[in-house]
Amino acid sequence: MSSERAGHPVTMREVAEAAGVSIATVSYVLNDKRGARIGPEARERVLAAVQQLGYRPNALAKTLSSGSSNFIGLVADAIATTPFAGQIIHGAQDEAWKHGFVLLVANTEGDAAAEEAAISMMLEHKVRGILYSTWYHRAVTAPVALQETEYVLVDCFDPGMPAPAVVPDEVAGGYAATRMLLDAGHSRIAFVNTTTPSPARSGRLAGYRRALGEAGLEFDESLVLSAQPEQQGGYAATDALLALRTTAVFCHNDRVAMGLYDGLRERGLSIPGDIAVVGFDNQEVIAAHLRPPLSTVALPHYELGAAGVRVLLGLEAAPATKPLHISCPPVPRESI
Amino acid sequence: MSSERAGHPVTMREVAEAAGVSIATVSYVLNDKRGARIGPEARERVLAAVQQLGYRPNALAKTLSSGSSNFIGLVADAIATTPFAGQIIHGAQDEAWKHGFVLLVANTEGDAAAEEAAISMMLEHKVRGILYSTWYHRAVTAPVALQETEYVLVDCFDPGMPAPAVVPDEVAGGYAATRMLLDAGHSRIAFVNTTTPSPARSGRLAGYRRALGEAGLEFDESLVLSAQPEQQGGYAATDALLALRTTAVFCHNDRVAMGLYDGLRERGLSIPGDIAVVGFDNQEVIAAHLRPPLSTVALPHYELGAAGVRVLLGLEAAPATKPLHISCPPVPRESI
DNA sequence: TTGAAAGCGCTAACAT
DNA sequence: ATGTTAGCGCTTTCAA
Repeated sequence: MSSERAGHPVTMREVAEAAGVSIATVSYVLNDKRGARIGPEARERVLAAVQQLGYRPNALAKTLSSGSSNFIGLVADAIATTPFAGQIIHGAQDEAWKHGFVLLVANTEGDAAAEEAAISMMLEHKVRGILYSTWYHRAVTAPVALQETEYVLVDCFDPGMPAPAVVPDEVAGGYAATRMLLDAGHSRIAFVNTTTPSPARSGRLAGYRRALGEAGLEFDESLVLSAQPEQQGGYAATDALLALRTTAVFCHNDRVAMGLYDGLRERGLSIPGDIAVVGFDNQEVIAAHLRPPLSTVALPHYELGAAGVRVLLGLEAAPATKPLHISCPPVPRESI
Repeated sequence: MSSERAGHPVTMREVAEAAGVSIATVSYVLNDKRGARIGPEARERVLAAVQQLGYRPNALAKTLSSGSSNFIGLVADAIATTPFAGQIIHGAQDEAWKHGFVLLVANTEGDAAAEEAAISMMLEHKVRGILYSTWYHRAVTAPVALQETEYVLVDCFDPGMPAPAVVPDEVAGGYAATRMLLDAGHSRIAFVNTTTPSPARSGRLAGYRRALGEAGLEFDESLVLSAQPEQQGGYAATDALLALRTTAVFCHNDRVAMGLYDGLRERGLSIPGDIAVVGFDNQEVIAAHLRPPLSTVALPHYELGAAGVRVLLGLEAAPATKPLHISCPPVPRESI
């Protein structure tokens, strides 16, 4: 096992020489090529030489020669801004790996020029396809350069383009959240939605309404509040919420719930005793560690990344006209 | 601009033909090769053809031919477990990109076999080097396969190997945290450290002691508590802390501080009125949004990733025998 | 069962 | 100033 840390790496030709066979033979045994039966002795000599020399095939040469690379590109608009983004990289990486692919990652901070550059770079590396992802579910207009290869939108969709996309099922998520409250016996449920227009805002609301409807409850618009989608927003919404005299509240996300926890506590109210609360996102650091731990609905970022890869590789079909919806599973904890 | 979404991509040869020059000429103008002066007309024809045909150089062929790739591998033990990991990917990616390199990412969940596989794959792609990173500062023993290329340890170090490493400066961080409290006039400061032995545990303690010492305060061992490094730990430590009758407390991390906030609040105490608290990590979702916002010290994950790349590329020297320490800047907010 | 040889798309001498 | 050509390490016909 030398593998030549110093000189150039061991090549196939050297292995061939060492094994006393032709380089074609080496290629055959290494790739288990059927069609070409190799004598057991030759095969063994090759394997021995490979071992001996610490040979590493050159994936780049292989790609060049065979014509198909094993790269999958992932361009993200913000792998840092949120803890979530990491999960989609993770899911994509795992799934890609599982199928023999390698992830090329690029961060763009949403900058158009950076996006162009990232996509170019990926195209130049002859990626098998590109995952274009955003850190929160939204509409985007896919960079034109994407057209030069296969691609799928992850956690976003392009209204003007029938491109494969994978997004969380906000409606089902909102439904699940409301359902948890309903199942616990609540019938007067407030919804602190976000002020920001988005698929999350409308989808979760739709789910909330549907759950209410199914339960035979009438939708009461006055029970829907708006708040900045952060702790501060939840905190600020406390009084308005209490004025509604509901026994439960569904918060647009975990951060809002966290703020609300503070507001409620300050007023001496207890959760879930005085009011039950459920969040959305399942942001680990928060949800699992609030007092009491927050019941919520998970945003399936890992699955989004994984499904994106599957769709890209044609392993899973995405509906032709609309995005593939990934479900948001409820995560019951102690706030209900 | 055809770029042949269907047929094979446009090659350099085609550009050459279209421009009526040799392929070498194309290569020259595309790479701005000095040494070979190209006539302005020829250059222009080439550029036009490139534009026309939508030519994309094949980075793989380029690498194969030129002998040096522009890949940098990043193997992480857990890009998902913590919000932090994303930051080191981000920092590494930005810095790599800045120098014309591309990040190959692999997640291993700490599994040795997966690590081997990931490193192999990177070696086979002829990466320029590998960043081996962990999601929390700790000692590791670097996989042997790393020896086959250049590498730097990020957020970890190998006690048995003089390998370049980049880690956060825990001592200076502990010092900075304590210093914030001291500067605010406190002289009796508790430290809720973690129960888990680690560079963070000993380093932050050392920093705490040093700050105290410099301030002419005597180190009082009884002021150092131990808690599980999470919300629950901080919450559970409340009574023990109060028994110490200190006016300030330095928590091992933000999560502990978050738990402590709950404990304190339950007992009707106010922050910073009754007791000032500072955390560590600067975990955004928590620190910035607690009530009051938590003063803390930042764990420089982005910088760790970026510095790792710089060291790998030889742009920044790491001390020969010990890890390069990246500073942990204080982030004052309202809890003091 | 194996080897020879022609590329894959590009770079870099070396010619001209 | 520009063209020829020999590789880079590997895959893959086509022969033997």
